[in-house]
Amino acid sequence: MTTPRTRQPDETREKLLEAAFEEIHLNGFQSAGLESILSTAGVTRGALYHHFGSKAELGLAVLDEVIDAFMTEDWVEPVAEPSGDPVTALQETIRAKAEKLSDEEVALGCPLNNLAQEMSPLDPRFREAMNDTFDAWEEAFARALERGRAEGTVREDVDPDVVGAFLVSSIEGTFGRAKNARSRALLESNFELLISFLETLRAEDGPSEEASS
Amino acid sequence: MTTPRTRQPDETREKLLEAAFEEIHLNGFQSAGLESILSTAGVTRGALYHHFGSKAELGLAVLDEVIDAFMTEDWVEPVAEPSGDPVTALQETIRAKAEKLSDEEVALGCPLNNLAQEMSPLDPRFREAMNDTFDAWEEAFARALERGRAEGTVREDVDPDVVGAFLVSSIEGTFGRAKNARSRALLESNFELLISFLETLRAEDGPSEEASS
Amino acid sequence: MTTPRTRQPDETREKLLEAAFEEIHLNGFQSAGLESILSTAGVTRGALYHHFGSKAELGLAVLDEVIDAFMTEDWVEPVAEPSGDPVTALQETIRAKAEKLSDEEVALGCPLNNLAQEMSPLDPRFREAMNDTFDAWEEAFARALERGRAEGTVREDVDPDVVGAFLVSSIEGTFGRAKNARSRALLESNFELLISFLETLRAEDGPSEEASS
Amino acid sequence: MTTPRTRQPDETREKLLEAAFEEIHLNGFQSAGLESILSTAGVTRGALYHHFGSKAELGLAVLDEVIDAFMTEDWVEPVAEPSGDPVTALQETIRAKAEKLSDEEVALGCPLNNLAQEMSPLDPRFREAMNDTFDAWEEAFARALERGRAEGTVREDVDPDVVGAFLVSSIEGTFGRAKNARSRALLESNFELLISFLETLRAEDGPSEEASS
DNA sequence: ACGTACGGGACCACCCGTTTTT
DNA sequence: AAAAACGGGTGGTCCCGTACGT
Repeated sequence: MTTPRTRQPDETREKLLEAAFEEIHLNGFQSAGLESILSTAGVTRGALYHHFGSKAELGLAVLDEVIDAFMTEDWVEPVAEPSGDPVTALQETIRAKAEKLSDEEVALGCPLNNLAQEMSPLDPRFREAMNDTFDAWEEAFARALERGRAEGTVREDVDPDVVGAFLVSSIEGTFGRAKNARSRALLESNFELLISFLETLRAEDGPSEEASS
Repeated sequence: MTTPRTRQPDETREKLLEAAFEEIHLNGFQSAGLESILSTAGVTRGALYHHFGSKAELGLAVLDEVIDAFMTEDWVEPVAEPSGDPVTALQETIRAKAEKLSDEEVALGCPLNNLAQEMSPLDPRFREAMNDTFDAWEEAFARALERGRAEGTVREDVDPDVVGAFLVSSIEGTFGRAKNARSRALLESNFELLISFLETLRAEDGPSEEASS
Repeated sequence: MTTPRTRQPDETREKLLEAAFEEIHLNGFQSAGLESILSTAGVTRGALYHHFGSKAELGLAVLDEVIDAFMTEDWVEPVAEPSGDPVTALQETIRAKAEKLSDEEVALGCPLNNLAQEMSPLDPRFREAMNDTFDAWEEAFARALERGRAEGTVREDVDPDVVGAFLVSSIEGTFGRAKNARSRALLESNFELLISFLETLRAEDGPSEEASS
Repeated sequence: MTTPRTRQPDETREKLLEAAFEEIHLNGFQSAGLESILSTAGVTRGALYHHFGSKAELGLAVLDEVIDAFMTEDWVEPVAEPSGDPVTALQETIRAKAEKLSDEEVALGCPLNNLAQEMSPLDPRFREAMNDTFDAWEEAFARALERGRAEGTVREDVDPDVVGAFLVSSIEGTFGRAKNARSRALLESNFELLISFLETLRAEDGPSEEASS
């Protein structure tokens, strides 16, 4: 919990992680060839196996150190910061993500979701690592909604955990579908519907909001 | 008539499709080994390459002839039949699917979704075939909602196409998430939320049904 | 020796022989695929194996019935007919062949030579069949030169058998080299040199026959 | 220094080239099996694919590094050295080659010629590499004859390039025919005729030699 | 006579890991 | 720490031949 051991400013290691992330994002983990990763990173096999014990460990490191960081940045931090009411924060987080995406990223899908679909049944270590990331995401959404309830901006009959999990599933489902359809329009349409769904969660007589806090 | 053990072209083909479907469902398309499919089906390489020109063609045939049929059976036909109001039909279709699933199937995920995540970026033929299946599914949901609007059981401000697409994405997202979490509870929780979301789509002055509830 | 059994006006068989000849000429015997021959001929495996016992037998039939006929037509018959003096006949036969060749045929080489180089060490049946064809060719040239000697148009110190064999080797060597160089010019240059070499074989005081022509 | 049994990259490569050369000489390139090459060389697939990217690259390396060296040694260098007159040098080179050949080599033919007939139409890289070797050979013969003309031992009406190309074609044609006939006698007979043909190229008032014959 | 289904071996390419070497 | 040599299994494809069926 203290001093995460990911703080090695090892340049070779970093290049490998980035190259591996790209290759995996493009082709999936199994299709990702070490040779391709190596040439992208500009290093040789020896370097790779010096830093990582196997292809799987490299993949897990990508998960822990690259993908997890992206998810935290895009989905967890924006709703953890206490600026404005949580529902609005959630809505803006979703919109911000949609705007941030390039067309290529729409076609490629969410790295976490891709890896989850591919590797969940094949390797429990991947499954658990990804599950942790998903849990953190759902938790962040749930805590935001909970805060909203405490503050009176979210209806009392909303179960934060249930809705948090639902939102995450819907968002990832949307990424997956948009990727298959190669359609940014579909992604935005779904996100807008999700945003209007969030709107229905607001407390009707939303009072003071921050008055008591 | 009873001992036609030799030369059963259709049967051989069928066995290959089923064995391939299972292998692909378990391991994904790329990890699926022909050897494994062959031994499951009880046929030889020669037979396989007589019926299918390549592994990819076999996969596409599985998509067109097995998976598509499943999706049609589970999601399209139940909402196409004109028994009861469409919203209820959608709700029941979702619940029926949840109940039908074995624990193993929850852990394995939706075959279509799995294949879509894996193969969309890798092979356009897969992508297009799967997109067609998704479109048919969305279309079925959209037409059901449209019917509801025409019949006055669905609110006028509901866009059938938008909601249809959203439902499909959310359902598939749920399958994916439940698979990763190996949690039937999560799947059911999400589906229930989806069902209550569908409830909000009903017209307020709809004919009877909701009047007393 | 009597009534060659090749007189079956079997259309399917004929189509197979032609298709096989083409495929073999283009790709060599081993690279020639039955599937390709079959599709060119427009027949199926069943037909092929009805007429020929194996791929090798098909190849041997091509040798006996197609290639041998070509060689006879191009090289044996022209010098067997008793019109004009033999040296001139040889020279004209060589020139006629050069003029007859398309650029494609230059690049493809002599079917017999190609097959001989490829199959001689691999299959004795091929080797013997081809050797017979070569022998017939050399024999035809040798007999022509012998006739010349008898008629006094060819020098007495010329050994017909030795020169006949040499001519055949040089011609086939030229075909091979021209094929590798993809150069008709090389083929013609070599042939012209061969023709002037033949000129040196004429008896100096050649009596009668060619004096007036 | 004496026990470097492990990691001898150059030696491994060399062993592969030699084993490949033998296999190809025996069976042709296409029939050559990697398995056989591997076992002959005593190395593994991994080693092969480390040194060569494909079977074709291995074949091209055999061409460039083994066969080309043989041809240079047997045909180019002997006529490039300025000892004696060129015609005699050519004659002796041909005779030396004939004497050097084992019966097995006669039956196997010239590696270059074999490969040329087989691979010319199938792979342009092979064709070009072999054409270069042939060109160098012809060039060596042509330059020798040219030198003879300059020195007055070769007739002025001899075109060195034309004759050089002809000699090469005839020699290779002879190898091919002798291989098919499995006849060293045929090879020697043809070579002798070639040698007497070379005799006719000498200048009449050349320095001594032919004066008395 | 011909067509289709099928048997099963063999081949090349590739891939991930390990070990030696620098 | 990194590079290069090497191990060796496995994968999809293809191919020739057979046999059943018409």
